[in-house]
Amino acid sequence: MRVSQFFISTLKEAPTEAELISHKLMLRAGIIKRLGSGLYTWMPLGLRVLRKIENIVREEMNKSGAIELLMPAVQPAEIWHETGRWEVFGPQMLKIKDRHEHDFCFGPTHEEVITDIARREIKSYRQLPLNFYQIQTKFRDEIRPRFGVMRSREFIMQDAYSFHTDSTSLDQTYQLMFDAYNKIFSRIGLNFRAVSADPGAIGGSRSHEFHVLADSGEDAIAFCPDSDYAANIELAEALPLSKSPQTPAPTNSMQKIVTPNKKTCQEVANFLNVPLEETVKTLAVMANDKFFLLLLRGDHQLNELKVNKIPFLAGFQLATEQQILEKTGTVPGFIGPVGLDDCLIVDKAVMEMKNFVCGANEKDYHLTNVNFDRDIKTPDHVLDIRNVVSGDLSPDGKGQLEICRGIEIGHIFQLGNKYSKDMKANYLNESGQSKPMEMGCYGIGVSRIVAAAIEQHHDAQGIIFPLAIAPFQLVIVPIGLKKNAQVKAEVEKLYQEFSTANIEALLDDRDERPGVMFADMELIGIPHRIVVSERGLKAGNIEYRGRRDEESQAVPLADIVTFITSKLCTN
RNA sequence: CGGGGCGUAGCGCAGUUUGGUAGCGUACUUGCAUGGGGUGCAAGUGGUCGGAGGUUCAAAUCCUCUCGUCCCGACCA
Repeated sequence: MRVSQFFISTLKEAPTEAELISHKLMLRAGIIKRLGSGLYTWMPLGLRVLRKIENIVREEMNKSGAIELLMPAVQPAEIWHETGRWEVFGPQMLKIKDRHEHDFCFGPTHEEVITDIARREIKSYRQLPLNFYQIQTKFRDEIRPRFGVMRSREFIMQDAYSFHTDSTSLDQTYQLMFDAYNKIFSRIGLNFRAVSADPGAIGGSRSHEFHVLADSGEDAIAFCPDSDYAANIELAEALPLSKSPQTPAPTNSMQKIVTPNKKTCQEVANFLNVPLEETVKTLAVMANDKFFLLLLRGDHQLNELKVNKIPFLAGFQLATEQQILEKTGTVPGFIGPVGLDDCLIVDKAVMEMKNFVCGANEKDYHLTNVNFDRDIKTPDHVLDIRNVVSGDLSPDGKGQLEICRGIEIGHIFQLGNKYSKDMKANYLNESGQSKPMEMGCYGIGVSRIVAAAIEQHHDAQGIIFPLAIAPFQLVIVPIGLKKNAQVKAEVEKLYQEFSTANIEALLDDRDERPGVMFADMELIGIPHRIVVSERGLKAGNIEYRGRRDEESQAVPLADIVTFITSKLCTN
């Protein structure tokens, strides 16, 4: 491709709207243009990257035995009523009406559509298992779109849905998809990790997320450096702090201390000059019209997901100030467990504390040297209700956890038979009985991968695309193209030779100064560059430089095509 | 939805406090020079100052409403 016949539009300065490095670079490189909040045009350069990713996904999905189809982006409300998700999905779903006032949505996902296909087409166990996939534009009306295509409203996703007679078959396909996804992300050139995840609103049992590791990621991941354990922090189990936990015996007597206006654990710890880990925070919640106090160590964070999984706390909400006053006689900031033994839910880590500080249930007072068994009755409910922190014991018993951040680029689920039951997607088994199909679903955020890859691969000059998804593999920068007939002749010849060798070369034939061409090509992240100049040709050389290289190297003109070909193979 | 910020040329910004009819850098156009890291000089093009209403002799500037957008929070396959 000649630059003069393509479309490149770069910016020296990034628009203020961009915060994230990948977002800035995508705008500066002219990969995307914003049309509205969470809505982006993929410019020609960006589309080439997107297509490369799609093709890798397509190849690996096909290899795994999945079959491609394409479902409508707009879906009728009826099928969503069948699963109850017309209401459940909430405002994230963009609902629209046609001219007859009939309800539709712009598909945020396609379980309903594919299950409708399955119930119409699949009648017999002999047709199973089947795995359908598509690469499609979806729309989710995010509360707050941000970071460009990282969290946009319209986005491109590969979604696959598998159908099975039983969970053994589902397990097999789940494993195939797990392997295929690993293959895909490796081929793209991402530094990623598969982590155990919560199945979330979509329902189901087993689930893994695939995360690109990046400090800017929106998700926190707990992993064990000494094993392959990795889980979303929402899911990671917090073990007791020590391997044989016990409640220590008190050594000091309880005291009531005046702590004027000190409401948070941090404020109290500073005021009393004690470590934050020796304070206990008390959260008042209501669940099923009953009042509970959740106790956590001062430096720990509540994990709402874990609390919601406790049957009698499901659907809990923070208590109002009115309710707190009624039950404890005080205001938030000074609540404590002493004297309220009956409604305590205690995190495991708290049970290993002694002589701790907590609210006194009286405004502007806290208690110090509080201890279980003596000041508080041994609680009935000691549970895991906190987020793990760096240094916690790994649930697989193989070391300590560390926390890192990740960008979710893929997610695989076992759905079971929720959708097949709701929508009566049944098949006849060997004995002629009608059974609901077992289902799995598997998704990759195709457009998000572009941002994630850039987040992981860039430098001060701009993007460094992994070869597999680069818009072009090579750029030819001529110096003196208009002035020097020999340069022009060699450049044209090389351009033809690369084309014949199936190398995707971009020829920068603009009448620009070398510095401009270098800067642009580095910004848009072309992995390999050759420079053709009068100076080089006199010595019989072409200059080569990889995007990550510190310096250029001279390559004999006669060898350059072979040289580049080998570069493309080894990378 | 709650809190905060910002809307002035394609992009980055000044001008708003104290009203007087719009400016800088860059990009773009033209010419000359230059030709290995965003080159130099010169001359140009481009803005109903987000929109509507109001105050005033006069509004980018003051007032009211409105729209858009970004950040923080709650949400999320």
